[in-house]
Order: sequence, then C-alpha cells, then structure tokens
Amino acid sequence: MKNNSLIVLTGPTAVGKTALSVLLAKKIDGEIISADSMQVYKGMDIGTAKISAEEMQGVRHHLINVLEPAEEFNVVLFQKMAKECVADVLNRGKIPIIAGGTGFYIQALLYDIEFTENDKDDIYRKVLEALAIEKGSEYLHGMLKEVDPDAAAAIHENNQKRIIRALEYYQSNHSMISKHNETERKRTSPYDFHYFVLNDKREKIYANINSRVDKMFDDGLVSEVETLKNNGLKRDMVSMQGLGYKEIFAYLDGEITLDEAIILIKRDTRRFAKRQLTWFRRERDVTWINKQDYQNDNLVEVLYKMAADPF
RNA sequence: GCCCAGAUAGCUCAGUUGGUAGAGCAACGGACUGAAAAUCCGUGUGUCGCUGGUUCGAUUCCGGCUCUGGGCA
Repeated sequence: MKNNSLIVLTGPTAVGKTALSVLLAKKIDGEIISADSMQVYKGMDIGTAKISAEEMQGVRHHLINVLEPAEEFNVVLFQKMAKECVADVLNRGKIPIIAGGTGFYIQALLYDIEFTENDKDDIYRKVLEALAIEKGSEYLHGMLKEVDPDAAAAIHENNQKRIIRALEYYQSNHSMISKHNETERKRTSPYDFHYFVLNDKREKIYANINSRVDKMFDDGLVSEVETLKNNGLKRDMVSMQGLGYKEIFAYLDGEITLDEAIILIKRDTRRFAKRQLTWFRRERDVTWINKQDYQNDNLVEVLYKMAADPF
C-alpha cells in the first residue's frame, strides 16, 4: 500500500452507499471520511439519512456531526478538513474511504483544486445581491461581461449565484475566474485513488427514495425540523437548505400542506439523484458499479478485487 | 342483455370545420471549480384503443369489435 492511496465510494442518494462503505472499511481496515454537505451537521439526523452509531459497526467515521447547523459549510472548508483527515488516516496506516454524494466536494479533494485564501467577500456579495434585486441579474451579467467575457459567456444570465461568485472573484483577485477554472480543470490528482460510483436502475433508485422519505416522516422529520427551528435556525442558512428541511420549514410557516411537503421532498430528491448522476458521468477516472450487473455477487468482494492493485 | 359516455404523451386532459397533435404535472438530457441536498439551462418522449369503409389523404367522418365508467333491466 502506498502512502497516498484512497478509495472513493459514491453514487446517487439512496443507492446504498452507506452500508457498502462500512462493509468495505471492515474488509480493508479503512476509515470513512464523509463527503456529504449535510451530514456534517449535528442534530440533522432524520432528514439527512445519517448513519447511526450502530450502523457504523465500530468503523471510525470522520466529518459527520462536526458542525452546528448555524455554522456555514462549503467546499473550501470541506477540502481543508478532509485533507487533514486523509493525512491522519494514512499516517495511522489505514485506508481512507471517501463516502458520500457531494460530487463537487469529492472533486475538490481528489484533484486538490486550489481555492485562494480570503477571496470570499461578504460585503461585496451583499452589494451585488442588492443590485440584483434592484436591477435584475441581467444587469450583473452585463457587469461580468465587462471584466470577464469568457465567464459571462459560460454562465447563463439567470444564474445569479454563479454571476455573483464570478464578480466576487474578480473583485478579490483582480483576475478572471474563467482563467482560474481553466487551469484548475487540468489538474492531476496527488492521490492514487479508485473512484467508484455505485449505480442502479433509475426506477429502483426512485423507489428507494420514495420509501425512504415516507420513513423519514414516520421517524419524526417534522419534529426534528421543529426543534431546529425552535433553536433559532433560519430558512436561509446553508444547513436549512437541505432537502427535507427547506420543505418542512415551508410547511411549518404555513405555505404548503404536509402532503405537498411530502410530494415535494420526494420529487426534489429524485431530481437531486439525477443531477448527481450527471455530475459523475462527466468526471474523469470513475469506475461505475451498476448493481444490476452484480446481482449474484458480493459487492464488497467486487470492490476489493478492483481496488486490490495498489494495496 | 340494452342505453349513454369515454378511449389521444407516464398521469390528468385539450385539440384537429379531414392535411399524422399540445398543455399542466411527472420524466429525460446538460452545466457547475468558495451557497453544490445549492443554483441555472435545455428537451415532447405519441402506431391519437383495434379493425374495416368513405377519401388524394382519417387521430378527426361512418360501421363493427374490445376495454373502462355510468344508467336501465
């Protein structure tokens, strides 16, 4: 085993990553580093389908339950924390298994994408947001065209978040984000990795999602969100934009009925799974594991064999 | 058994005075490099129930059949 080896196990939500990752960790003496933008938060268990202590079966998990829901989390933070975890796990002679469904985070870690320090400018962002409300996002798009035409061409004028980020980048770095993206895209990974994407028939995934959401309600999703709300969490916080949370907030605020919330959570989770698949499809170096191709096989053994080379 | 209504996209339905069809929802494809469970863009995916007839041409008109509702017996 090399000192920079790691395994990525990902896939769309509800495909069965979590259980498989634990089995794999036990098999190869690994530790799991979660790549999940929502499971980092404490007190958000039901809606994130967070793994329980029993389900961990003694396997050590990192980056789960490490932040308060009022704290902000983003790729940069993830990358920083995850890099430390990976180094730590490797130092102790174990194999890091990156498990979770946030493709962007996995990419940032795997290819060590560079994010310059302190280039997030909250004040400028607020200014831009106010400008967007006042003059519309086409106006911001026009501003971007002035300073970074390539970025303006690549970002649709309705995509306010992206436009704002690109302007913010220019403001902080006095250089174009389009150039930055171009160089970062060419990066090669410092790790020796196996990138597994677990997949299944679409209808199967969707059926899992639908029944999982029903179960979340049975398990008390509404009261989980009520508790968070009573603790002072607001709808616009990063953590409360998670699937299942934003819809229940809308229900608690009387905007939609409970039935509508259920339908919305199911639909939006299905769409999320589809977006995840779109992301993984265009990632380089991924190994797809289609569950329907291995119906009679033990998936852990399959992964173990495929990953055996570097160990 | 008889009468009436319906049968068009995955679902609910609209429509074509005869020139092979469209809405909503669902679905599908894509982008993404400091909000990513976020954000944004794009796409009708259809033997118009089956089968004959009339017609240059039928999903549309006519007949028969099948199925599904509702009613009468």
